[in-house]
Amino acid sequence: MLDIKYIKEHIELIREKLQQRGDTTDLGKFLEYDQERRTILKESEELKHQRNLFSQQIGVLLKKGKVADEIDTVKMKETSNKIKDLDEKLKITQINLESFLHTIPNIPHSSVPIGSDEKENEIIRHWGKIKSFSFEPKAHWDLGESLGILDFLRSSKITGSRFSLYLGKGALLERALINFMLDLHTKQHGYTEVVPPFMVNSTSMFSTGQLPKFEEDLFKTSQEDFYLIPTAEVPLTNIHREEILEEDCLPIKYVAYSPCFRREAGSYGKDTRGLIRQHQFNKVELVWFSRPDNSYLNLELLLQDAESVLQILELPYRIVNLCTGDLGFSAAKTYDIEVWLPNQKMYREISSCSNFEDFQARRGKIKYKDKEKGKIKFVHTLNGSGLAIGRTVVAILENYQEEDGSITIPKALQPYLGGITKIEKAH
RNA sequence: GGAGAGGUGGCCGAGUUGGCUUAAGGCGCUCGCCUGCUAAGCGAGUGAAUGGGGAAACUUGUUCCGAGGGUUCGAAUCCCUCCCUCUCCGCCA
Repeated sequence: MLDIKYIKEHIELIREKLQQRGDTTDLGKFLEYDQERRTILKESEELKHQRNLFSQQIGVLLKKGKVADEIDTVKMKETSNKIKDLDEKLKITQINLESFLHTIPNIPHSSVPIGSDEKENEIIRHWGKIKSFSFEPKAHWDLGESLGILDFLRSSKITGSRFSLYLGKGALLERALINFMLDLHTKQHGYTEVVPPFMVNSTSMFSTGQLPKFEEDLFKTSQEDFYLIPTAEVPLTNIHREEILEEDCLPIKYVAYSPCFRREAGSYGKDTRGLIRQHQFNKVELVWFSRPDNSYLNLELLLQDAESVLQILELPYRIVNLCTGDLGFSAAKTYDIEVWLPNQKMYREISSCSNFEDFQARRGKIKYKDKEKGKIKFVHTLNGSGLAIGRTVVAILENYQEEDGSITIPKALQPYLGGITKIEKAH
């Protein structure tokens, strides 16, 4: 959510930035509502001032022993009714204004390339050497099924399409990756580990920006106002909702494993096979609460933390700076980490690291006390996947496959799989 | 699910016969003084949101005591609905 004052003072800049995003919000309407709101507010406040003065006088008169019917209350009754009418009007205008505000996306940072879709994203750098195979590398779903560690037929029987069933060493690999990443981020990168609720209320979803605009992407329980989280970003960012943090505590860095639930509405026919696009998948998520002045430096640090996972696993990847048209609703800047998949012969997103500036903080009222000026300001929130577990499994299966269909376990991961070095077909 | 208690500023906490509460007091924090360090002590300051005026320091108004309604000239205080926390009971991994 943007600051009303900032919008008013930078109306042309906002228009331009929204256009770069491909957003078609009519800001003229917004200014009208704001003008209307201030007019009504002023009128109502003046009447309230009168009412306050008058009722104070009544208090004094009664103390002096005057009787109630010596006091003219008819006029004040009228004033009270007027106030009531005005406040009702004000409420409607306020709702109109807010629903505007709630659906305006964040403003892209100046370092974000201008473009309309992912084709215009900026490739920042590459890491690692792409392995050349002496045979045609297989897709992870073929590898997984023939090794007996993935079973998509049975998962769709149990639930439906876009769900998965890991078995044996596959399940172990998934669990090993979760533990490996949690250990890395807590022990090497200074994150505090969290096990959050996997369902949240609508207020939490509003803070991070999933609601009100993207309800159709979420799973919701039918009996309560609870939503299944699409990412641990939601509960982690909401840990400090409606709080005022001490500046000395910043930055706060949380890491959590969670399953993620996404309806994937509008992605019919995309990535229908395999683990790439699931209604439920596991992820280790990193969330930062930062001072505003160094949040972009912290974004680089967050990105490094996420990257290091792939470096240790020795999986080649590249870093992409998303262009204005490809940016998510709440983000001011996003780096995607894309891992190399030899079967598809392309890079696929495995992590997304963003700075939301004060967009989420304003929605969730997450503030801190500035030591120097003693002022209360909004924090900046950042988050990134560190990493998506399912897609990491995909990358390992495809990059570490041998000609006989077996999978070599990356060295750093072997202790987490009880020392085994290979996944082979069980006989 | 049943019964009871409660929800007040960054934190603790007083205030429920409706009216100098303009939310006491304490802790914490900031600044200053004192003490050759530290601790203690003394003094002053210190809630949030939002509207107006001002270049700014600042000034002035309104709202906020879990949320939303109601009664009243006037509500932290009375009434209704809902949410949350705690204790006990029930059910349960």
